[in-house]
Amino acid sequence: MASLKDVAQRAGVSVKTVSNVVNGYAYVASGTREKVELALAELDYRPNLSARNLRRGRTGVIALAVPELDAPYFAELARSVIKAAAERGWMVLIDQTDGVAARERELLQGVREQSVDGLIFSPVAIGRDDLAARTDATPLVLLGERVLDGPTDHIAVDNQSAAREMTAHLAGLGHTRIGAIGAQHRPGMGTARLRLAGYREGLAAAGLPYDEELVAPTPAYRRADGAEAMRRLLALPEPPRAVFCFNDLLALGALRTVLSQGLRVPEDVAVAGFDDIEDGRYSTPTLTTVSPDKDRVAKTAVELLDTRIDAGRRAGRGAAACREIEAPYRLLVRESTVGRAG
Amino acid sequence: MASLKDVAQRAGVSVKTVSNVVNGYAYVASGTREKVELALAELDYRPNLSARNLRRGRTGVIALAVPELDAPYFAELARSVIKAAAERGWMVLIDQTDGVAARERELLQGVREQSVDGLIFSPVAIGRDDLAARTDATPLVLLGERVLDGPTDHIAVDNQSAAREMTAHLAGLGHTRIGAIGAQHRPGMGTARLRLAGYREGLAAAGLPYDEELVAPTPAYRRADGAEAMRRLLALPEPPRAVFCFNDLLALGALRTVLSQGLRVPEDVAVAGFDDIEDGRYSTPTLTTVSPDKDRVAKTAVELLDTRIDAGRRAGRGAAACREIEAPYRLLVRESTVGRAG
DNA sequence: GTGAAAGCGCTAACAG
DNA sequence: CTGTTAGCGCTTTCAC
Repeated sequence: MASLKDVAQRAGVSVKTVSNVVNGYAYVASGTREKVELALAELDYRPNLSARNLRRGRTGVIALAVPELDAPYFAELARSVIKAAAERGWMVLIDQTDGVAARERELLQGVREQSVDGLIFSPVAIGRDDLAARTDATPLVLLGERVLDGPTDHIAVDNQSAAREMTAHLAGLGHTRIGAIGAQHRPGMGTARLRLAGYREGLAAAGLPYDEELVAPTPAYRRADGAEAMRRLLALPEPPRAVFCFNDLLALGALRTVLSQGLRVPEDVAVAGFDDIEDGRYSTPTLTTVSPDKDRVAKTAVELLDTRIDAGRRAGRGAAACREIEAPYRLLVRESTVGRAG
Repeated sequence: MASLKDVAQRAGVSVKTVSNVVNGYAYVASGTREKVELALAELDYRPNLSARNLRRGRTGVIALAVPELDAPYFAELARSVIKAAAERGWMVLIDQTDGVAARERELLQGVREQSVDGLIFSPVAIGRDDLAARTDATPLVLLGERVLDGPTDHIAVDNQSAAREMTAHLAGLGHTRIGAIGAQHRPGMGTARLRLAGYREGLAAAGLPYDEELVAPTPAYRRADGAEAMRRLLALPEPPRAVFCFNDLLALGALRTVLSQGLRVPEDVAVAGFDDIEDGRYSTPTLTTVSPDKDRVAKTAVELLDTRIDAGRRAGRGAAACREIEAPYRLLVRESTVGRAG
């Protein structure tokens, strides 16, 4: 593998000149440039990134940390993040936390500090205090969880208002017994808390009582959890006629339970989700859901990180103010709440 | 950020000694070791990975290149690969090719050479010649595509025999008009070719004629493509009563089309897929499919890469023989071909 | 057992 | 415009 020195020797110039050409420095005599470019090509020169990184103090890599890549929401998000990062010349390293608090904490404490220039992180198990106790100085952008007063950039949809709107949609269809699937008892999980709060607001706005019996907590957010929770709700003496699931996977699991019991959706039970994953656009019936603008979230996250990395490089430290950005969302009404007609 | 030198100064020893301690070198006097460990802790020392990488000539990172991360099969695979890699102390960088030949070729030509120690690659658009023309020496493991005589490690299920078995399953149910969705005209895509070959073998074994009319090519392998292809098949004068889709996403799309035309699955049309993605376990009806052992594929891929990287480090070059490994698969018969009873 | 010193390949002052 | 040179932080002979 040819080094700068080899190329310099071959072209009969100094290392610096080769470096200048490689890095597109403007003031190089065109004759010299040609010579160098020839040598570069002949030797098939490729810069040693470890050396460059060592010298420049950067890595060209950002990390994306999510609970699990095989949850469609995160897969879709990761796709967009990788794309947005590539457009800015970054490579993306993926970390999976499995929603385990210890692993999430490790990230905050800098396991990746030496390997990446920045971190985009979608936490589920940690809280505000963990964030405050952070020692690592790597630029960080949080996704999805609104950590108030947090000293951190973050971007998310307004979970609470989206949940409220969805509940209002169900109430608007005439439903009076509206269940919820996906409440979480464990700490952290701000998202679940916000969606639950929105659900309660939506009920209140429609003049409906909040009935704890209709709220099914789940251990996680996978299809199996939704299926199981729905079984519990259907076993009630007076089951709900509509359910708002806190994500689409739960909703798809719930859907499966309802249908496999010989009931119809939405005629017997209406089902709504959250995330707008592609599955829900092809399920039968198609799934009513909240659609966050994932491309926007991803793009903004990368931009925020870019800005912050730049700031860190420029100023000494802690310069740029933290930005909290709200991503847009839409309510997508599909068959699972209004049937074929709608 | 503290460097080895800082730690050495503080502990009153040489840089070498600190390095010895950090790297777990055995012959260090216990008193010295304690002093050093104290200094290490006090300064919160963390090795600079760029420097270490430069010196050691490795990065601790492997790349996983897939067409798109939001296709559930690849998301599930990526999850397993990242997990297996983490167990061996590797970080994983993800590249998305979108199935674009130029991007796939770039990878083969070493865009990531300087950034990773090895590459696990699931190609769709390139062929044997591209592989042969490879200049980059980075250890490589191919996934899913059987490139005969290729000078490359690879791991895959036996696509052809799996496809044959699935077709036999459909024929065994008494179907005589069995369609196929997902044939590909473009070069590369060995997987599609193999599955198509298996389908033909399955028909032949059942004494059924091969009818080109029943084979629907698709531009890609997403739900929308399956839905569209199914519409074409259903529009035939004599539509198939069973279809084998070359992956689960196509099958889910096809399912949607069939159901939305008021037909029943499997009574009117039986539908089978390939990949065993989680969606198919919760769709209504649940999806009959070929289930490759993805964990096994991922784990083996990482092992193969590990071995090859080691070999490259040890021997000068081209030492270890190439290994072609066949991953196990199972036929999962579910509702979409045999109904509730099965 | 430990230290001194060279050098991985690159960039960036600083000269000229 | 181009060359010389000093490190970035680490590992690793080679002495002692």
